[in-house]
Amino acid sequence: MSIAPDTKERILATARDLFHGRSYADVGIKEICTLAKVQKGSFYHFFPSKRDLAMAVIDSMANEWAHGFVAEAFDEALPPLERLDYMVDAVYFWQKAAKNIEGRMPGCLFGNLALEVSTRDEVIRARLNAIFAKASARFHEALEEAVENGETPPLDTEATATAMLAYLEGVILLAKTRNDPEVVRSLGPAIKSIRIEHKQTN
Amino acid sequence: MSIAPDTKERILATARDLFHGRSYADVGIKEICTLAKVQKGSFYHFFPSKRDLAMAVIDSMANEWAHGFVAEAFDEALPPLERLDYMVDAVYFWQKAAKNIEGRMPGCLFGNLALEVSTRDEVIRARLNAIFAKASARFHEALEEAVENGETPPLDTEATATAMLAYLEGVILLAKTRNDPEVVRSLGPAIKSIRIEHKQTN
DNA sequence: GTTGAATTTGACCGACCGGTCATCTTGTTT
DNA sequence: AAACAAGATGACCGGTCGGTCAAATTCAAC
Repeated sequence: MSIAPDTKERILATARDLFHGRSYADVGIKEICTLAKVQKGSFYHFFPSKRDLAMAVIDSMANEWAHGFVAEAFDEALPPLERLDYMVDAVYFWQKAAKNIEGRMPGCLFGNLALEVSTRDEVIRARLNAIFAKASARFHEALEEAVENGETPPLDTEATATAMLAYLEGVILLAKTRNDPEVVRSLGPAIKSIRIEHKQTN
Repeated sequence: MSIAPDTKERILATARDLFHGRSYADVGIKEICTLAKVQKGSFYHFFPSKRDLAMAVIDSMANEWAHGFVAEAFDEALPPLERLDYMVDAVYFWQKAAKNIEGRMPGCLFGNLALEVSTRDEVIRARLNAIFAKASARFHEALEEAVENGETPPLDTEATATAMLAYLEGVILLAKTRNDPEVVRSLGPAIKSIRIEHKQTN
């Protein structure tokens, strides 16, 4: 990470920052190349198209997420419900740091892309959907454990997990619209209050 | 609505549909003009810029909302907590209808625009923020009433109202990413489970 | 019927978009 | 050192973008 990493990595990292900080459509290949100090032809040597770049960026971010603070937050050593707070905290500090640097809250790359391009690109939409499904699965695990431990009365853990993810994305959306990370801190913890009861099976 | 409404109205309605169905950046002035059967010069006679058009579209949609199903949902004749269900239902049917026509779930225009352009345009961001604030206020009224009526134990109505709005936006985001309005129906009703307690004042 | 404003027309602009390509340099293998 | 592939270069492409404008047309008021 010190001096001149792989060209491909440099493109990827630059694109990730720009897409996250602005939007997919707003960032051109030329700008990415300039920032990443790469020639345009070189860019197309590594990525067939802008769209493929977007996919790579998504995967890259999903990986960093999964092995980064998501792994920390959903550490099995933590009590299940504390993991939710940890996750909220992580989002808060991340967004706050980003705002301090860029001046604006970037929000969630996946949420941003989902709303921007999922009506135009089925493949990207599907990929983002898969990432959300994985995220939801982490919540699900935590909830299952919480129910087992008796930390929480029984509930529809799967539906509730998805609802919690939705809530988190919604909170980030609102915080970004206010350009104020504090929204995450004040609203985030209420994620634990969300409950969807089991469907009646009688 | 029968034959050839005002040129300005035609532009507005077309732009609203296109922006909502796709995205701001994805829709060009040319396309709007073609669909609205208006010449480009005429367009710029009514709107100084694409950005001003966006503002007008936002206001137009906000108005239609406020006087449409939002007014219905938050009708004072309804029991406060039922208004939340009404709102969720309205979103569900609207999104479902839109998907049946266009094939894709458009989501919430305000949420879409917020994530797409709020990092780039302060004025639009502020306007969207104001609209969210107004929406939150409707939730707030309902919650206040619910507490008064004893339908709900006391809670921080203002924070909870905002949290509920966030949840609704989040649910719509997830539903759009899945391209499945049913998500709104299955997750939506849990909006009533969200609670933020009063801050300790002792 | 004349005047002046509102509206419409469509050609036109420079900038920028994503993407291509022939050519050159560099690194690896034998 | 020969040979070949991988990577880098930067000029170039057609198309589209948001936006402009002078001229033509329509409309309303007097």
